[in-house]
Amino acid sequence: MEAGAIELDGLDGGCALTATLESGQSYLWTRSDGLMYQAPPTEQTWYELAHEAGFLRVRRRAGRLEWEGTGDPKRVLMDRLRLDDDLPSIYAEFPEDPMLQAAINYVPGMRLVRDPPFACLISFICSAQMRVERIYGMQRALTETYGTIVPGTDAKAFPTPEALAQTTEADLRALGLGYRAPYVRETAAMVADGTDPTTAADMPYEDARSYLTQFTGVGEKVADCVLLFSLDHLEAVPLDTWIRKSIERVYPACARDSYPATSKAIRTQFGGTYAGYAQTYLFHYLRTSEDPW
DNA sequence: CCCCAGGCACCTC
DNA sequence: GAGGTGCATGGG
Repeated sequence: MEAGAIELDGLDGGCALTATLESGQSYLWTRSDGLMYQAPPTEQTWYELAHEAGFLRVRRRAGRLEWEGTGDPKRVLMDRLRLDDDLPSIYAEFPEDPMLQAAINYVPGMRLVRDPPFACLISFICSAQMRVERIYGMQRALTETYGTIVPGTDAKAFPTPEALAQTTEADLRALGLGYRAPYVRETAAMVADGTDPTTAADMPYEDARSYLTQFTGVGEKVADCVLLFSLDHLEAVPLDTWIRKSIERVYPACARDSYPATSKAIRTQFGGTYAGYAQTYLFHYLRTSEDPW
């Protein structure tokens, strides 16, 4: 096992770890105290990730980011938490905007995640009409039941497309997925048969969004989530219920009669290139703050 | 009992 | 393409 620590200056140690991993972006991490989405962590609490090539755990302690694990853990850490993103430069692209500024001040240093495409796709198919805490529970259930054992550990990584393709709709309904069960199974089968969501990473943004909607259970909103949280399309702005409400109240000029048109308007409003970062700060702020706008 | 949750598939027109 | 409807499940 390797171990180390990263010094990160400014912006809440350069990585608001709890906000990044408990803001409904990734559903693949667990906590050593088992209290994900239930209670704040302490300096002893590890965030843990089992993946196909090993495991990684990380915690923020004494102003540093401590990590340990197997399977090139530092590289995985940098990749999954986008630690190479230059946050001050990203903030500088945002408009002068009181609500957006309040959202950044709420969790300065929060980062986007970079999840593997298949796991991200399934996670957000499950997100339809569902609270963040329950989406998390579904992904835990899928992993515990159909996941892959990480060699040398008792931890399980998110299931492969093949593993989920071999389930039945009834199997997945038994895990509480409800009407999302057939969507998950069919999309897993499509990926197992060779339709690769990663292809969208190299396409122009709007083409990429359209491409992802070929998967069952994936509409424009879920496609935007996968583009933003997995495929490096940082301009993607998922138009969920929270963001739609804020558009009505704060950016009424951006409201249009279709998803693509509203998307384009709000992406422009949020400065284009990193509009998805702005969306994610707003989402977390609106969803969890005691007194949002 | 009601309503709602990081929407989507399917059906009309 | 735009607009309505049904959909599983758990929590307030």
